[in-house]
Amino acid sequence: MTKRADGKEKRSRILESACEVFAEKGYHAATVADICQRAGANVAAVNYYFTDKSALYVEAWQQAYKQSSRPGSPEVADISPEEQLRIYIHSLIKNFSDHDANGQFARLYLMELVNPTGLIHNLWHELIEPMRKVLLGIISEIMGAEVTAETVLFCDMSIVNQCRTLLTVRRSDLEYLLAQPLSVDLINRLADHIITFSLAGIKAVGKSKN
Amino acid sequence: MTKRADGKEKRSRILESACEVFAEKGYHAATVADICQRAGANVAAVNYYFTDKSALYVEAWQQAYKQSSRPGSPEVADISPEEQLRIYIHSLIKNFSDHDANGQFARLYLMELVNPTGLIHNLWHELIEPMRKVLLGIISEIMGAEVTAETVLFCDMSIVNQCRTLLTVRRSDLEYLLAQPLSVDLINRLADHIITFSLAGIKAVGKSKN
DNA sequence: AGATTTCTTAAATGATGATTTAAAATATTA
DNA sequence: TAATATTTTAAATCATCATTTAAGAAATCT
Repeated sequence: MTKRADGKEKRSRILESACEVFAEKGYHAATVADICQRAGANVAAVNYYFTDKSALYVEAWQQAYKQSSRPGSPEVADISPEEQLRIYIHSLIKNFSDHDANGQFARLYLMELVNPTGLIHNLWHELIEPMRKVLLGIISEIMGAEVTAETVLFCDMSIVNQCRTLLTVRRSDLEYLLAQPLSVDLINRLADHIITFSLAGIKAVGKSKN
Repeated sequence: MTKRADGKEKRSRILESACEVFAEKGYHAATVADICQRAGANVAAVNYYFTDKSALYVEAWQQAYKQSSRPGSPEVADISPEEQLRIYIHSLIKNFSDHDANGQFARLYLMELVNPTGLIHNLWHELIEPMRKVLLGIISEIMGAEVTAETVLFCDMSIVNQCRTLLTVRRSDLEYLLAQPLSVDLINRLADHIITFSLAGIKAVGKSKN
């Protein structure tokens, strides 16, 4: 006997709100009831479709990852590494400021970083490491070969953590600090700021290491 | 009848481990049982001394704040703002890498930022705002008067978030990434990196805005 | 339609963790 | 030391959630 047509709809609605709630509150503070409520589903559905809160969490991770548009290695060809960095930072900032699909994975990642559940140990290397490689490559190119892995890594951390501002600080707090609504324009200005700041930073660090 | 001499000892032991546990796991994931266990106290002691988990949390915040050595406004006098920034970043990094007293407040702050409990709304402005003012002042001085409040704020965010690397990433993960133990020396190199990176960043942003 | 399987639900059960209670232990003062 | 106040404890209670159950509703297939 085959599956029902409507079948997986509720399942995916649950998965969707799981992404939302876990991203917002982290694993512990999120409740199954909350997730199901948002999905318009009965709590038992979590067990039916996913067996567990923890299994749901893992699936939510994978789901959020799949849906996130990661800054891919920009087609090398004739683009200068500086330009690549610009593109990379812009896409990072765009992702991080997004509250759906894209932003969710980044938030899940941050929450796991800050208070690890230990549930996604396997995924970690598989998903995160390749993402890092891209930025590391770009930085290396900008700095030239003379420079140590440590220095490149420091620059990577400098850049990524600047961008994480948007994940760390609540929208309302950010708006309060900046005394203005979080418009697309503001986001773009922030991205440009980080680009200018970081390019100069990289150059300076590169120079001081030779 | 007066208080007992041994009285407040257990109380302060509980407060101490509350700082530890809350800093490590955040409000939700932390359990009263865990806190009391570490303090060698009975769970009921929390109620006796603090009435509540939530009240304990608030006190832990205040305690951690008091114990943290905040980067004070370096005595102005003849120190250049650049030098002030160096000192500031060093002390920030030192605090953030510390796992006792100092680091605890910074971690509590981060955890609250990332997933607010709403329990310390009052303290927020009172404690956090003054801290920010110092760095904002230094940056303003470096950039000169020509520059907008937004630009100064962006720089502030760039710097603080770079330093937050140490709060965000678990020690073991950091050691894995850097392929070396987290020595005092490494911390210092990181601080120096952030200083060089940020000074150049500030200058570049300042120039591009004139 | 009738048989079969998939979904959905309300309510029950269990587990974990916070909070309370009431009695026991320990210190202080006179 | 006796009287009194403070602190500590084990066990009970309560609340919140996660998880299971068992029965009903809705599709699908023959």
